[in-house]
Amino acid sequence: MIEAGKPATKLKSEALAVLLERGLVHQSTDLEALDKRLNDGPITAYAGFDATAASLHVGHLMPLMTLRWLQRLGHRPIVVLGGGTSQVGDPSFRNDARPLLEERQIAANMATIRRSVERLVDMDGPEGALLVDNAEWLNEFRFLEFLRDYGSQFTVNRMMTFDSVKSRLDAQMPLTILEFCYMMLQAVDFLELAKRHDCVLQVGGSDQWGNIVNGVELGRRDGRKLHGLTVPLLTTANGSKMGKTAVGAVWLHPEHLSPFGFWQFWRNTADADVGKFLRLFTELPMREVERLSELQGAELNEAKKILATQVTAIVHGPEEARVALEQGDALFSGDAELTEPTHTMALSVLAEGVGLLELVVASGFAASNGEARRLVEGGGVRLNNRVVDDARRRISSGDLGANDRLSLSVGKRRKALIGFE
RNA sequence: GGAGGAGUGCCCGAGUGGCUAAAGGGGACGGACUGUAAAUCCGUUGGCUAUGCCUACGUUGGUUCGAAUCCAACCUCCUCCA
Repeated sequence: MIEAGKPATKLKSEALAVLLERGLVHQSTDLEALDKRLNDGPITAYAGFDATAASLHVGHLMPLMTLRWLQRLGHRPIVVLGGGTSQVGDPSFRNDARPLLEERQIAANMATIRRSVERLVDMDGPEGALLVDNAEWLNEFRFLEFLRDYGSQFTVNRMMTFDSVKSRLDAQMPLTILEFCYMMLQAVDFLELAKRHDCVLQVGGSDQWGNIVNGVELGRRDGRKLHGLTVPLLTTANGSKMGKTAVGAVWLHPEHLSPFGFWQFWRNTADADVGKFLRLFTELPMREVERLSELQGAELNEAKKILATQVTAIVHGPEEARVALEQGDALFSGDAELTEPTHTMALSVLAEGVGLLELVVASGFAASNGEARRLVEGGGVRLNNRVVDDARRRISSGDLGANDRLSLSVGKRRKALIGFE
């Protein structure tokens, strides 16, 4: 196993050296061979994303950043959308089955995911990255044909030894054939990409190790040398899994989390994580990363702003990042307000009045009315910069501030500007 | 195959018939302090069309005016014996 972030002097390839230095490498199926292959010339590498949720979140950023670096260094990325595999559901390290998704839902999720992916990896031009849907081939298989061609290449004995399913089996929880076959499907994906596009590397989260190894082995039986690379599981300095906030995951898609909310997430990074995050999620030169990481005390706040602005620029675009930075500066330096609405509601609802709690929930600051009520009663909710602690408070047109807008904040850091039209 | 122990909220864990939406701790969120950090202190921590209703103590059924608590069956985990 490789220790993340340690510059490896023995490596020949620039790509692997960069990935290691950035802390994006956890495990590799054959590091030396991969290094040689990367050094011999451009390769094609892929990462797959199932459409299990409506948007990707920060956890998906690491494999995407890996592809981005590879592309920048002359290699070609492929992003696989799991239109086929999402119909099955990856059982890896889960103790219960995922709810089966409707095809319509999968299609909708894929469209959203696709948009985020396109920002991170350059799809344009003949040299651009490829975006493919594994339903393209998985949907075409006939059952017996599949069993004969691929089922014969896998033994149940070996499949049962993978850690990803072991805990489920040990706990005597049901693991259906459907789920059990997931790793075969992902292995077939890899082989299919190798055949179609000469793809030789799969990148994934560390929980994907078993699935990736299966693909590499399937390739070997077909006479191909394939490689697997996993990124580390990201934890914060507090030891918790990163990317969860009060009201859910940190989504990459602007409809699920506004660019400003996204920027805020990164701005609120704990001191101890700043250096690590700058390495992993920005493309600043290492010298700059090191300089920023060494800042002390309140000066580190500048590094956090740079971190937030850089990541936001990559995920949402430079313009959105600039706006978020300005908003952040304005909001926290004095009594300035958000300038652009983060939410909009129909003006007509004000005629009857909207409940404050309803508004807090609609802004995404609380998951239920009850939670909103507690926030209000705890004195954490401000309306037009005044604390409101009456949970029954109703909002009508008389409460609107300048430009018919309403500023709402929860805690010190979460703010919304609601426009009415 | 036999004997015993266990399964509680996001997690750990107390609770052996009504005072239990369930002690305590962790985590999370809000407040104070600060640097939109950490540490510390205080508060909150199932849902709802809300002086009430619904859901929840492995599963299903039963006893009872009333069950996390008693009974039965089942499922799972642990220990000891064979």
